[in-house]
Amino acid sequence: MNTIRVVIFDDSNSIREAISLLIDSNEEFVLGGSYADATHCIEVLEVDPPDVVLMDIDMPEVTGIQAVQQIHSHFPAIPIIMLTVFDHQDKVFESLCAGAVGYLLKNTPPARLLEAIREVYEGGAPMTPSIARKVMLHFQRNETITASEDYHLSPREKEVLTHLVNGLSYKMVAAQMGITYETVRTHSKKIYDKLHVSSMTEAVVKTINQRLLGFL
Amino acid sequence: MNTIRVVIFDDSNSIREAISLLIDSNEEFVLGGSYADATHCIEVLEVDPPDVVLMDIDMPEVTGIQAVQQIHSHFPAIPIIMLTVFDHQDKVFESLCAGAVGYLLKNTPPARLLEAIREVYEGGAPMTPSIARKVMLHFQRNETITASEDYHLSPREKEVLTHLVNGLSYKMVAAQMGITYETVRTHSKKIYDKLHVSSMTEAVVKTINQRLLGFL
DNA sequence: CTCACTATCCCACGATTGCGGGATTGCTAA
DNA sequence: TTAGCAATCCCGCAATCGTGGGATAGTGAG
Repeated sequence: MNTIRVVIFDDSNSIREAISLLIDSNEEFVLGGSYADATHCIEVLEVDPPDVVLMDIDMPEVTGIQAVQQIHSHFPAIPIIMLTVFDHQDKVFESLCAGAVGYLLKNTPPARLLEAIREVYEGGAPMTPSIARKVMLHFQRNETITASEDYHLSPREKEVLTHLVNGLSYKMVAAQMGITYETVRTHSKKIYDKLHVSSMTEAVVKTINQRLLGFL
Repeated sequence: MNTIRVVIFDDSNSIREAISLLIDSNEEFVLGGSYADATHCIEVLEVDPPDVVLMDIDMPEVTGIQAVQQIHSHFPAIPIIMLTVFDHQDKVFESLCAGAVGYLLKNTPPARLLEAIREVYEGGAPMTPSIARKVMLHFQRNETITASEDYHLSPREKEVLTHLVNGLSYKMVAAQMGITYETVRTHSKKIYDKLHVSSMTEAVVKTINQRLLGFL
């Protein structure tokens, strides 16, 4: 089994030391460096890229999220685990969007932390259960709306709407569908009627936001 | 500690029996029922709502995903764990959007399955590592687009665009912002220029899809 | 002090869209 | 069979939108 090189960014000395000790105490892991701030994270990682990065989310100078963005864009292959004391919703998603693959609270037991490092190294995405649930809910957010509201568009109307959502004009839709301009107008009228809107833009926005056409 | 009532939907007799045994063998859990198809899942659950539902994703008649939708809309409080042999990307996200909070492969070891049931019951979202990574990547893939393309809209232009995305017409935007109709037109012209589009609809679609305004 | 940029306003022309009709065909369920 | 619905086509009118001009004023960098 390969040893896993780990680099830490955290402004708390005690936490840095604790994790350093934890990592050095286990043959499976090697500490590739530990830093109190992420200002030169790119230069640091360039010298000797680690297998996994542990990143504190709250740091002075360069925040953990900014650091993640930089690291992820320079070294997309290096997985990053965020560490935090709070599981504030916004920070979670900012981090994930920035490129982090794991998100752990700092009260995570040491054994679980090591397990998490192993997990990202092997292509997983460790999260505390509460974080995982937040992520899941993110997918469901509009589902109730979508399910409850049914505008029962006809198949043909959905087809027209799809083209409109793709930014086509009536003319272009007509050409695309092999029907007349007038027919497209008629379909559109009914679509606007059914969606309770009065412009193409409103229809498109509603369609996308409520995922009326299933894709995305 | 409360016992956790579990209901199973799975068309495979052997799996149903295996899980039934597993659940009954542990005092912490109680089997609330096991069914080979989900055709009457709502009626079944209405009689005596369980704490957790295990749902096979591939079933005849009513698919697991359809069942999840029904259950989730009737009993939003009951957490559902999907079980599957394959971790095909599409099915994962369909399930999550439909309302499942956990997603496990069927080769999950029994101990982990029980742990997962406990986890959803306590507000977590258990997933196999490979699934978790897929979910994470979903958040990241759009970020690169957003970061790479910068149309450097002026603050005022962004403001106008925001209103357009909300479905307002030029007139309404003018009223809303306390400026002239003509000014809105001018701003729009520049916006379309910068976004390389030639209609309000295209601009709105591009704005939403590439998350140019940060929200959502 | 220019130069560039932003924000504001104005006009005119043509294209597109929204809305109000009306009409024919074909299919299906009552 | 009759009624309803989806899909197709047509017309006209008013409103809105897209485009190409032009104009003024403030701000900040050089």
